[in-house]
Amino acid sequence: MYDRYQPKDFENTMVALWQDKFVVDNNSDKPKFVMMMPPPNITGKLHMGHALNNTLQDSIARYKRMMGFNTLWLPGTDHASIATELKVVEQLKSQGIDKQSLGRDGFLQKCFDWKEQYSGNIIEQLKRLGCSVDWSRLAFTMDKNCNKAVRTVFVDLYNQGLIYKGQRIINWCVDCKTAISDAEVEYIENNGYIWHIKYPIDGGGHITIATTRPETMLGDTAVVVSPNDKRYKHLVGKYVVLPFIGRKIPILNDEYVDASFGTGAVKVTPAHDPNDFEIGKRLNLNSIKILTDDGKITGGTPYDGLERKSARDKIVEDLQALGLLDKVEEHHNSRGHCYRCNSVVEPMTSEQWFVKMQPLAEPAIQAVENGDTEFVPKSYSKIYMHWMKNIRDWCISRQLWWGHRIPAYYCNKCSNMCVSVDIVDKCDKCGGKMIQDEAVLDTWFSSALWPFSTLGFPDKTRDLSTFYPGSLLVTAYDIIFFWVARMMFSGLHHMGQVPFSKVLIHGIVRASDGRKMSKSLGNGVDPIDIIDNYGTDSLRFCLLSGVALGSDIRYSEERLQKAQAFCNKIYNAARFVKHNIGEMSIEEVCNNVVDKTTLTLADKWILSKLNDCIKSINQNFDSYEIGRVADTLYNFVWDDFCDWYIEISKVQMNVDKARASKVLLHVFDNILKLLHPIIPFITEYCCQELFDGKYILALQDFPKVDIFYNSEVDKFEHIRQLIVGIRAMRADNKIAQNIKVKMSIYGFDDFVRDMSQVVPIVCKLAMCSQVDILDKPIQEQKNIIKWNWSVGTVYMHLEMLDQSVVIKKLLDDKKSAEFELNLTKSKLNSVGFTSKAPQKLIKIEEEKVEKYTQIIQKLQLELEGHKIK
RNA sequence: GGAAGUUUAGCUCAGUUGGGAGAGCGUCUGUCUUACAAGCAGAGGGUCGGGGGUUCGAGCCCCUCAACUUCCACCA
Repeated sequence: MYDRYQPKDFENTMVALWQDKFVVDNNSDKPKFVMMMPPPNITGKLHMGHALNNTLQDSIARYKRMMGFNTLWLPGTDHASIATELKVVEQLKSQGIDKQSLGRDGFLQKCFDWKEQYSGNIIEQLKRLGCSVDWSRLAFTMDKNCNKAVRTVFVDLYNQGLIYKGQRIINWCVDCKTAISDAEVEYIENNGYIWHIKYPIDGGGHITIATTRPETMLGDTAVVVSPNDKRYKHLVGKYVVLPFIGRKIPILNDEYVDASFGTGAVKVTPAHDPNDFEIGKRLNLNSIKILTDDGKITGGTPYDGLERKSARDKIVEDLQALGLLDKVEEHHNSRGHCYRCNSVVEPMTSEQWFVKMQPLAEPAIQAVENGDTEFVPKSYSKIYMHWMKNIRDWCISRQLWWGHRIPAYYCNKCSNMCVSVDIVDKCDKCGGKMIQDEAVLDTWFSSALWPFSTLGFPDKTRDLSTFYPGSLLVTAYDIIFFWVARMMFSGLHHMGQVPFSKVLIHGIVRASDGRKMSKSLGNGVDPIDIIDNYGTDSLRFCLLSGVALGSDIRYSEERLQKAQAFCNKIYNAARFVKHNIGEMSIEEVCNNVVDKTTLTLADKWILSKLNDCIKSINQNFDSYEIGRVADTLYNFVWDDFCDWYIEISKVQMNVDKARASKVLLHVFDNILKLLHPIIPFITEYCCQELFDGKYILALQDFPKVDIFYNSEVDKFEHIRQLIVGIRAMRADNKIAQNIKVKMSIYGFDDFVRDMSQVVPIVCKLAMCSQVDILDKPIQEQKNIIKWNWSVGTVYMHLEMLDQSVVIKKLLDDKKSAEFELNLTKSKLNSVGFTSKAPQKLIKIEEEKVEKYTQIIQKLQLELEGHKIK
């Protein structure tokens, strides 16, 4: 092993070592544990969110595997229809190529080329993160089988009346030139304006309406007012003549209108506003589309061909010129933006495909209500429920090329339309040529099938029957709607069972300033850069130790350094262990058996501590509190093992090296296993080094709780107290670390008389030249400092001693003991406490009174002794 | 408009059934004690956002106020 911890030296070797080790058998009789990896988009590279998500999953997968579960963690990537198409178009653009000029097939070929490259990158990055997945089952949302699953599901839902095609108002992105679903719209607050426009009334006068989108007036087909609004009662039934286009539209009543807002009169544009669309349906209004798919005005108006923003400016200008602009007010509102390209989304009517959600949502709500699927932490089930209960039909068609093409076919001669899993060429009615629907499906349509399409669905495969339903889904809270909800109803509907029994929700990784990492802010941190600089284990430990259920974590360089220091600590502990087992043969090392009859006090203490640690880790892994797993290990390894046990073992090596090194190896071996799920690389590397490549740590059993040596733990805690006490005495008296002191101890009972075994340990850890065990207390005061240990009196012998320092210390000690005594007494004097507090607590308080009274007496005696001299 | 979360040491955060507040970093002191100076030993530092309540006892439970954050809905 090298002198320093340099992860680059071995991390890639470990990746190669693990390569094919996590392929899972679908014929095993072990209990199963199944997780589907949320497939990263093939749009680029992994970000910190992926790093957190996959590190969490990996630690759980490794733990479950070591706990004896037949663990399938299935990896994959997502074709990310709209996002990838945008990227490819952009790439082509930079090469001077237009998407249309390539034609559909040519463009798709470019997309598949892109997929090859980026999917490969992502897989490499997942490997570097240490993901212990089954690479033999690697999936892609657009591979053959997933496509077959998509077609099957689409046809089934269509035949069940749960998919329909219809003219509805949808969100249209004029830049992506496609419909998008409600979930894909992000509302962003902005300071805009509200224009008050006078609409001339046929027959004289005018009515003023208020709007934030004046250009939509070209598509108005009515003006509505509240039926309770007296101001406009006389106008209802009359007609307004739309400026510029001269269309006559009625003034009508509708309950929707809030008389107190704006002018109380609302222009109605059914083709370009969801509320107006509803009003239009109620009042049987015409719907006039005034925008083209790329956001230009159309419909035979004077503004045809103008882009929407310039059309608005021109219309406002023209209204002003005509004296029809009453006023303009600043107005705070929010507008929908495309979550992919960020341009303002236009609501417009369009013929699209929809999934009827109500019937599908019902079982998905029940499944969470009755606990078939459980959210961790529970609070996230509320968000899920709220969305599911207020769900609207899902617009699933996208006017893109990259994606699953909708399996609907239209005859080019007659009006025949059919939906089919297999390609349909010929019209069965007129024999004409059938042409497939041009649109593709929303990415999430195929993602929704991920828990079973990856296992062979719709075919009844062995994998599907073995591994469905899954055990756990790990994902960030930001895709509960997009993905978790849709997997839930899809799994229930198509497989009859929930896709996973638990959903572990985690937060997002924020930048060091607490803001979201984003491209526009340029505050993103690339996990691969961190791996290059610090190593994967440091990144993993940093992320996991910061995880609290469901909450965000903040990236900080400091914490990364803390994680790196921890890895370094482990690395050096391994070097120490390796050095000390140098005389053992490799057979002895691999078959290391600890003789329990020869264990020392310290051995029994560390083994008991190890037990505590195992217990705590099991509990915290089972409740997915991975942050606590990391913290527990950090404290156990650094404090108990490194700072105490390794130092002690140096002394024990002098007594019986063969024996001491065996116990040391045993404990460290267990530590490596406990740490492995969290930081797999360094632990696997240490295992390879120590056991000469005989084992693969990732495939070993997780440590089990063994014998607790309770009384030895108590005894050792006294020794620890003693060492800490002596160190404090030294510090109080400003004795430098490199100066050894002479100590003697008078004990109250056999414990101290029997402690000769640990004297060398105390000498080493408390830097003493000698420690004498006395059979009676020392009365002499000169050049001696006393300390009241729980089981005796400890004396430190000094060459010279400043009496004033000693007296000050005694006074300070007395003062603090008196403070404690008073506090305790006042507690016991309270009737409420003694009558209502549990007996156990009262006893503790009573013992305290006794303890502090004694201490004060002793200190008083000593003080008097000093003052006499 | 509706909902959720956060507020604890200078900084970043733990604190699991209510029983005398913790870690890491930073600061100060001492130390290169041969696994580790990316270390070791010690010290200092907090009226747990404000107010009220329940309780013998509240960082933890209830009410209220404030600040910040997020999600959902969205009025032309």
